[in-house]
Amino acid sequence: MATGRNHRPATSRSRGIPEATVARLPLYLRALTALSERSVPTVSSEELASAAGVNSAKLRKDFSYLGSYGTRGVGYDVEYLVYQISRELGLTQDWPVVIVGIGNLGAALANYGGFASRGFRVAALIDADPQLAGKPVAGIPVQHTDELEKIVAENGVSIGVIATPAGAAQQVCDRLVAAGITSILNFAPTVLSVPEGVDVRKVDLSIELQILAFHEQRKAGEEPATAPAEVDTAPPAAPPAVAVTKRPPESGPDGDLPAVMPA
Amino acid sequence: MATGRNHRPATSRSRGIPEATVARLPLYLRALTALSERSVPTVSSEELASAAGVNSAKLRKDFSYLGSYGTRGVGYDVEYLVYQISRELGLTQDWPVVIVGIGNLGAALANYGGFASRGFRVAALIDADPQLAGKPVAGIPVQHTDELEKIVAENGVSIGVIATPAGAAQQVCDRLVAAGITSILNFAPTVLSVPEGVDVRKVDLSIELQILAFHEQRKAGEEPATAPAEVDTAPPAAPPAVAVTKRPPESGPDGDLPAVMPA
DNA sequence: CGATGTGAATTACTTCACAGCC
DNA sequence: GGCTGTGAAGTAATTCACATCG
Repeated sequence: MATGRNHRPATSRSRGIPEATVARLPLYLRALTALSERSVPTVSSEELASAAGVNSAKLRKDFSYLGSYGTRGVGYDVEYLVYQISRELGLTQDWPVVIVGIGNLGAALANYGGFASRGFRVAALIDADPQLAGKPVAGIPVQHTDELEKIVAENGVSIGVIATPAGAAQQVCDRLVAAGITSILNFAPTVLSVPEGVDVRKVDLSIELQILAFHEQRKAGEEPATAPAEVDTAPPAAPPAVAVTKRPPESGPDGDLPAVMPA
Repeated sequence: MATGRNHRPATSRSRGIPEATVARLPLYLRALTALSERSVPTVSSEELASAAGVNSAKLRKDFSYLGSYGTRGVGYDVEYLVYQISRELGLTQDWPVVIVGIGNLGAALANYGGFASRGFRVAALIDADPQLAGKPVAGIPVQHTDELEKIVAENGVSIGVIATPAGAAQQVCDRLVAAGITSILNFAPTVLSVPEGVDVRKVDLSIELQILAFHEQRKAGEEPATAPAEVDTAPPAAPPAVAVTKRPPESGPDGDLPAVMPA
């Protein structure tokens, strides 16, 4: 999972609920909603935990931070729990969202079904390309970046999604923040710097793959499983030696870095 | 960020490097590569940490798990560190990857620049829609799901990306695993169950937004900032009361759940 | 002197195990 | 009897602070 935070020192959980617990609430909510749709009235911590992919002790501990919503000897009332978690997550409100950067990814996000439900509403799509302006994506007309501030203000938007190329991300971020946005979901492969009080979460495909590669590499040593093709890589001439000696720009063992998003 | 794991009990770090550290290595690598491109020869823990968005103590501790690659009084040799981290992450190998589910999102992923670099190579695009078969996306012809096993075997693929609708994800996952894949990056909003030894990481847009909403809700109480539109939500009639009493299916405070991906 | 590398202290998170209540 | 709720124990991650060395 790729994520990022930005809070008061990390301690001082926003009202006693640990970050790790908050991150799991949406998981529980999804599992509960599925049960709700099947009209299942109650569920035990064991069952729900299994559906959410965690262990039951963790789930019970998580719920204990919200309050005592279960019934001993029985389990949890599905509908009631759905409501309590929704409320805790702030999903009983309407959250207008703007997506900036309507390339491949931005379009995918705009079309994402999970967006519409659960209180999130795509209030506007924004792109710097004048060619796109006016064209509808997922039924919503794309607007030009010039309108950004106006759009945010008029719709009372407080959550922004950045799906631009890496190069444009910080600039877009600054404008979003200046316009009043206080939560950002960033898909561009860059570290965004934001003022105190603004939350940033990051989703980074490349990072996730690299983490998988790390573990995959370990496995290779153990089992003679599907072995990836070896590739020649000149071990770089440099031990942590003389240091300040600037080596010629024939560049290290790697070629380029990505950094550019689909846009 | 949305992520997921699947390992030996969580303890037993794969050779001494903590999970949390592994998750940050790609961040360092990106920052270092940017420095490398600007031909910066050395960097201090302070500078690099700032570029990667972490604090310097954490960065030094992280690097200490890899070895002593710095020079006291000076800092780290950029090129050398790029190589060491790349090697540690397994990026000096070639990793063929298949993407299953070429909808909006799958296409965005196929076009993602960050894929091609850093050792990841899109070996194939796979979709269940016969209409798509043969059509090129990002220059790569889409192949039909029937070919899945053959493609994985012939290309020695060990990493699979699932970008299908939620309903198809588990089934696709099972086939990938049966075909020999041992690492999965899952974009579908479902909990995948996999056998021991298979790694799953999850990227879930909806979850990230919900976490943002949680924190956003907190802020609203403090500063009179951009307030989201209140929406009427009938507080559910049920206290954690009688429990087993199945309430009428007039459903809870929420309408539907998403669960369906762009496809 | 200046910046790394790292034990020790702190804080966060998870898991255990069982008392308490329906 | 069965399952929740939670202190206590255990484990992981972060931060501190300083000895160490180029």
